[in-house]
Amino acid sequence: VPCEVFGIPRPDLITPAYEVLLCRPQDECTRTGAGLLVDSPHGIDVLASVDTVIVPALSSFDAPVPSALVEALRAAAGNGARIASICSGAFALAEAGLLDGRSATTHWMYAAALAARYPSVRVCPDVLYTIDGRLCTSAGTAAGLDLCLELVRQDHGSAVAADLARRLIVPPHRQGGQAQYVTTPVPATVDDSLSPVLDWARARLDTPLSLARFAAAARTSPRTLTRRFVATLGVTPMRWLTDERVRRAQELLETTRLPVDQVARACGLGTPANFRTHFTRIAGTTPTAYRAAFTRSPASRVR
DNA sequence: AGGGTACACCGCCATT
DNA sequence: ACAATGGCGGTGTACC
Repeated sequence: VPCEVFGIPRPDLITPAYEVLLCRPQDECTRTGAGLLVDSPHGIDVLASVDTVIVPALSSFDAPVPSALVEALRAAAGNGARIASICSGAFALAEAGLLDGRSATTHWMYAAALAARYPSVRVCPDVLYTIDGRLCTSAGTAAGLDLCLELVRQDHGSAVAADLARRLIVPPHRQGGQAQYVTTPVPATVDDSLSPVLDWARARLDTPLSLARFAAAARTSPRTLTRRFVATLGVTPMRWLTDERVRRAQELLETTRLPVDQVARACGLGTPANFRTHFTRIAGTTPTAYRAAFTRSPASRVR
């Protein structure tokens, strides 16, 4: 997953390209469970000189984590690197003590084991991914893709991340807090009846939308619509809507010079005060600080 | 900063 | 028996 997101040059989308270094803790080549041979010139010591470390799923979540990996992760963290994990890779981060006192997640099948083995880690078993400072963890494979796209968004902004998501043929964006475990079997109903309503809402974010309007557009009752949202997306309708609105606001702040109150109106968040509270809650910074960060930093070469 | 109001959310239940 | 739906009311809270 990280190789697909970061390892393929896309000069029309992301410049400069990410420089990806594949490495492994052992000296000999590694063969994945599916038979791919990982043969890289880089040893684990490269972790000391990179900006971002991504630990994929381990071959077995209950096997001891190689001590070389643990030490390399600690060194990378000491350098201030951004460190992410996918699936059972969270066990390596936890073993290195990097997750102590932090929020983290892993595949739901391993969540109980992670919490039991590392009691000081705040395990969130039912989210797609977590970001706690420079430490990021994600659930299974598809959630790892969501996390990688989020990292691209941090580096290059929402518009670029959205383009990349289109390129990779994944839904626009899934928030980290979304439910990892939905009650319906995933593959059969992945293209469910909800997506037209989502498109309908996204097309008129700047208008006052209520649960009643949502239901009318979906031709059901408010009660049933709420249930469908929670069952398939893991969030309530209005919660989804504000997430979507803040995301739109981020795009506008990145790509336009509109004053903040006009951005607030254009994304449907009403008064600037209201806009500010939602934006800071979800984005982590104030609107003007967010805009400044993206216009100033030219997203320098990232390893 | 605070108070009032409208409404989102959700449990419960009857109906289809 | 089972699943999905939609109406109702209580509660909490988001918004102005």
